[in-house]
Amino acid sequence: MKKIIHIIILETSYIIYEGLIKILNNSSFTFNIHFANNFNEMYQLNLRYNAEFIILNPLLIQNITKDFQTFQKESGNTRWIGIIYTHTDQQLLSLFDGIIYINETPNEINALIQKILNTENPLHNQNSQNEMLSEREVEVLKLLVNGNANKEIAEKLNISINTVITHRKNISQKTGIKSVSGLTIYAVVNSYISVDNMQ
Amino acid sequence: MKKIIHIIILETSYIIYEGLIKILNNSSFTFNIHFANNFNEMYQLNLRYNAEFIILNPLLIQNITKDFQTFQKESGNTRWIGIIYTHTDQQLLSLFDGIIYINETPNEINALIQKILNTENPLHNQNSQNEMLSEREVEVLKLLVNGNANKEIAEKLNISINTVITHRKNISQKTGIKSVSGLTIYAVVNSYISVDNMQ
DNA sequence: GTTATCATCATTATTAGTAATGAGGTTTCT
DNA sequence: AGAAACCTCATTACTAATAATGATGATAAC
Repeated sequence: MKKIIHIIILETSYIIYEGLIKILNNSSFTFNIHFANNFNEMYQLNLRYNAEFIILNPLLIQNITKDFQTFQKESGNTRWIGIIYTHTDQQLLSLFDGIIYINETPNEINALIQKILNTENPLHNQNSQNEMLSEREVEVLKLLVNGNANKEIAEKLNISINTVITHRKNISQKTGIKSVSGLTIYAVVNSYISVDNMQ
Repeated sequence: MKKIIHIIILETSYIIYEGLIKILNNSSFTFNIHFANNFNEMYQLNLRYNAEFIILNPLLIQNITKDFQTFQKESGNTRWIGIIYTHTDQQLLSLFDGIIYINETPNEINALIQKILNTENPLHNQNSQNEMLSEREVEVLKLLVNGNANKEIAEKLNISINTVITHRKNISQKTGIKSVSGLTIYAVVNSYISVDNMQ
């Protein structure tokens, strides 16, 4: 007799929710799938079922990461799977035990679940990457990747252009990225700017 | 007796495909749903079924918009629905009769289909790609946003730096974007480059 | 109280990018 | 055959960015 694995899904997209259920039900595992409408429902459901897996969209907890981490600690043996369909901050993803990308095949998704089941539950990363860049450097970076020239940055920050150049030199040293395009990608990946806000 | 509506779906995400089927089959319409693995299969399927609707991810045709538009003209009475789950270029979306966003409810999706069925099939916008970049311009853009200087681009493409400058001038005119960072975002949004490949 | 990081600014020389304009040859569509 | 778009290259004058180096004061850490 197969062991029943409880899964809680918190996902606002009905299409993805139904697609996920279809894939999970076609797998070799026996799942009992519960649907949560929001973070609180997820909490209540997990109190009752002590789910092996909780699948949710990382974007739903991006503004409440502290609460989320507290919740993770309280529910020690639950594994967390993020499901993403747009670019998402790496730091956010690091809070999860595994990530399902929207384009993955059923086989890949099953392999992920199997892999997580076979590994020990690690403590989630506490040190969510110490900010490499200083406050001022981030300010300069933001203005830079928003299309400002050094001179404009200097004017907007009320500092000398020489200072801006020094900051940029330090940013490039710290990140190892010299080009503006590379720094733009860096800023996107680290959520200093949003792609969606720019066009 | 209900009329059977043929739908062809071209979507690389299994999750979304299954989710869509679930929603469509729960609607008040009677659909006959066909799955296409690629553009050519879609073409063959539509020759056979002359589908009322073709649902596909706009990203799949972003690099073959001309072929796509030719196909659209040939299959006059087919309606085109884009399904999107990440930010997508507006010009690309304008080629479709309707857009399904990943977060929409079954009711919203059904309403969209009903609405399209009730409206006359308009001729698709011919002049929607006037602002598209030429092949060479895309080559230049890609090299640029990968951190190459004009001089390096010239060397890699075996053309004069003056030509590179001309291309960049034209790119900026067409896109309305001057800064390298802005063009980087543009390239990301239009999938000329991938954020994930860069870090 | 020394060490380290940060934020600020400078000089000099070199290299890179921009603006404006013109122009010739090729391809594609009508 | 002609129009439109594309790809190519050039000149001139101007502005911006980079590299290398040094320096000062403020704050924070141990």
